[in-house]
Amino acid sequence: MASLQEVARRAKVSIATVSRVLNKSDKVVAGTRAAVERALRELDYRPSRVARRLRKKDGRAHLVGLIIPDIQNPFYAELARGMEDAAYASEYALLLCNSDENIEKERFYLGVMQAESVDGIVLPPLSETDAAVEEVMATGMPVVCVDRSLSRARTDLVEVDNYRGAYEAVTHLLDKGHRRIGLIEGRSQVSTNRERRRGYADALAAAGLGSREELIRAGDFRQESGRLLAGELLDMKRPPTALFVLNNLMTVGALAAIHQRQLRVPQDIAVVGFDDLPWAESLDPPLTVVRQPAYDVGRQAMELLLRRIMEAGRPPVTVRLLPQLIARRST
Amino acid sequence: MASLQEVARRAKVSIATVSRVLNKSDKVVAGTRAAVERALRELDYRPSRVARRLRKKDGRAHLVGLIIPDIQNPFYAELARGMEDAAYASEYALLLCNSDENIEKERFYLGVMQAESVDGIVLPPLSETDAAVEEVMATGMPVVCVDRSLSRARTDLVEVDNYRGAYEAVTHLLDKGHRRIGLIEGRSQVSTNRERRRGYADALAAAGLGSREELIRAGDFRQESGRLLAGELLDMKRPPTALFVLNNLMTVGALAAIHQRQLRVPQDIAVVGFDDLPWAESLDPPLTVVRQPAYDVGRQAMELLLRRIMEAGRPPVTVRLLPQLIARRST
DNA sequence: TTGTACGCGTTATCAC
DNA sequence: GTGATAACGCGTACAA
Repeated sequence: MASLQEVARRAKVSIATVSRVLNKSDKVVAGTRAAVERALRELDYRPSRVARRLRKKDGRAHLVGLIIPDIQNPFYAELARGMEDAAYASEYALLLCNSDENIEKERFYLGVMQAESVDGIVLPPLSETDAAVEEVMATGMPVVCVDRSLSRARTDLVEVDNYRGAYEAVTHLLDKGHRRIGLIEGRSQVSTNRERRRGYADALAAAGLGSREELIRAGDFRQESGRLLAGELLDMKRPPTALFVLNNLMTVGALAAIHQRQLRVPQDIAVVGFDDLPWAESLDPPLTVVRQPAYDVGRQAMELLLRRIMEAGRPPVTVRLLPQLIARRST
Repeated sequence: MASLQEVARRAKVSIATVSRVLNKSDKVVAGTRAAVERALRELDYRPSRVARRLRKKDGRAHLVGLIIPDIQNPFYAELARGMEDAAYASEYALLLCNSDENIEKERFYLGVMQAESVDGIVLPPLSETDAAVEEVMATGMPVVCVDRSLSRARTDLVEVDNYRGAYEAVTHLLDKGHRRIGLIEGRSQVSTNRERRRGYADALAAAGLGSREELIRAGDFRQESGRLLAGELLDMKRPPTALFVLNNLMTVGALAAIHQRQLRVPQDIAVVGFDDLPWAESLDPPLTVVRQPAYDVGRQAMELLLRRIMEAGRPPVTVRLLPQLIARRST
């Protein structure tokens, strides 16, 4: 790898001049510029991002961090994809990490990102009071939250109207005549989960129904917990006639529990899941879902982050995107 | 962020001593060591990975790059997850990028990785003669190939026995009585695709059948091309009675084309796909697939890379993992 | 317009 | 044992 030194030697100028040519500083006469550019080309010079980052404190590392719970979750994969595309468009690279909803892993990766001097970080906080994230923010690191919010700290935030999505899903179920609607929720520390649950409760209340604790089960957003909890609900003496499941993986798990019991959907049990899946159309039956615009969430979060990197003082904004109920054949 | 300087000042020693304490060099007496450690703690010192990387040429960046075609493809998501877990176990971070099967994007990201001085790179090459990758290897950068191989260059490689997987899938179809077996393949420049196609042809030949060109369609590994090409095959005057689809996304697409035409699976048309899906069980019908151990591919590739980083001279090895035919109800 | 020299935070090589 | 000090590759004030 050729360094500035070598280029300068070859072009018979100083490293400062080479640097000026590279940084488009116009204080260099055409002749020398040409010579430098030739040397640059001949040696196939590529600046070291590492050295550059060490020198400049302000944000031009062209590197941003993303911490997500699980890249195998299609929702986060789509979100990451949106981030990636937006980052690539601005020639930023992405340091991507899985937190696994695990505070230790999150802490480790936040440390790595600080030590790497990334320009900024995007993440869905693990809980509304995520101390690790707040500490990082205290150092002045630009942080944008996606999907989930923080209660104490004010950050840029791109979220989906979870309350409304849930409200519409449950209303849809009520319209179909269901009165006993089971709920499978995830971790109650996360803001999205609570919003969705609130939408569920309010939709029931608006129909003159109370939410009944025995129809509610709390899991951890994973497929296996969806399977287990749906099983519990289905095996009740008086099972619900419909299931509302608060994320994609748990919905797939619930479907497995249903198939295992040879139940028909939607005749025996109707199902609505939060989050769409690329193959929801080909599931048995095609699944009714609340679709979140995950790609756009990611894209806009990245754009917000890049703007904040340029303009640190700007007051934080919240972008709220709309989810969409897609009625297929499971309801 | 506290630097070595500040720690040294606080502990009333030189930066060299602090550095020795950090790097577990035992040439430091207990008393000073304690003082330094206290200063370290009080200032919450964290070394700058950037400065460290600039100084040390040999592999302790604790950063590796991964370039994959598409993080939204469950196969690559699982592979990335395996890599991530193995990397995390050794406290390495991952620079993750999507190439989109696009040589320009791959080239851009390879450049970023070199400029970041990553310790090594893992990727499935875009083609068997991927010049961009070969150039990077020429600089001495450790490279491990996954999934796909390179024809000219010798690298560590973790792959799956694609030939055998395809052979078994087609044999399974033959056993079920099928004689007209359609093939939907991907890009023929990639080694895995060619191996799978060879397995298809050989299995047919072993049964005394030739592979018939009119039953073969070439796509690009994407869902949409699976849908289109399956449509073409299904709309033939004399359509095939079974479909073998060479990757997961195209299989989902093919399923959509089948459902759109109201055909029954497997009565009207049987389907086997390459690559398992976490929800294959819940598809309509549960899908018969050739399962690749993607997580293990990723994990082993990362382990190979980390070993190569430590021991550059080691002769390249090839690890070949076995795929597994999982017969569900689509055949 | 161009060159010299310093600093960014480390690691490593010398002296002492 | 410990402390100066020279790199690493780059950007930039300042001098020429």
